[in-house]
Amino acid sequence: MDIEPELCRVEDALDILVGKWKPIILLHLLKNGTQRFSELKRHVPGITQKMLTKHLRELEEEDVVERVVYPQVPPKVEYSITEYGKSLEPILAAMHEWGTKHVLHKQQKIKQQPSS
Amino acid sequence: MDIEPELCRVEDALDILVGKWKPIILLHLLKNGTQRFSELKRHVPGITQKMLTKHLRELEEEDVVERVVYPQVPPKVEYSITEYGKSLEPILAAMHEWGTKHVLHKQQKIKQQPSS
DNA sequence: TCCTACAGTATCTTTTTGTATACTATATAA
DNA sequence: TTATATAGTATACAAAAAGATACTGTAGGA
Repeated sequence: MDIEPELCRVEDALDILVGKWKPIILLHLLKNGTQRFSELKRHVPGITQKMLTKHLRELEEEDVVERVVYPQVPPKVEYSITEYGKSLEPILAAMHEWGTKHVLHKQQKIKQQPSS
Repeated sequence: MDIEPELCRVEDALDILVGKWKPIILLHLLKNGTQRFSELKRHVPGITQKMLTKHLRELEEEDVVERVVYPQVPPKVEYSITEYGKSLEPILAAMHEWGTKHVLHKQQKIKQQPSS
């Protein structure tokens, strides 16, 4: 690797990705395209409206997600990944791939230490 | 991309990488190899002993970092990346690369909105 | 007339994360 | 004798993140 720890920009990516619900929100938008607020809420079980709003606002602030409001009643708001946001895909893919192996690693660890 | 959000393992990677000082600790160990506690402390400016200890313990718990204690006085404890830990490199590299571009993106954004 | 869907806010509490500071033991050096 | 380096621990505190719950306005349907 060729990252000078002093010039490390890993944090910049983490700043955007970190948040209990952000990865799954991004994955949904990447996979399913444009989604309404309520669709996201349904697809992310357990999330509260407050958290969904907060994380979407933060992702929007970073130009990773776009928010389009339709002046209707009842309201309609659509969220989608921006072109810039799509550049996060390789990171998410790398993390997912690693995570998949990590599950196996943890299972092996438990087998090796059955008495705890 | 081919990640089913329902089977998403991105969080597994984030769990390990998230923490104010974890990426820089990992980068130091990856780049400089085995390091003593005090060396790490010197190379990570601003970190307190408690945080360094805590993060190292968590990384050790995940088998990403190895801790070797020499029975000496004054104490000597060495930390190094495990083989398993090295598998995190592509993720860190992807994030660093993205972060480097992100800096430029932010600069362009500021240029476009000079009045705020 | 009351209820529901929609996309949120507002307020409060809990949990997690990080900071600050003082303290430990002991071999060695000045 | 006193100070220093080492690798921590203990305690208190502050800040950030997340959760729980109640509330808003309004068109359309039963």
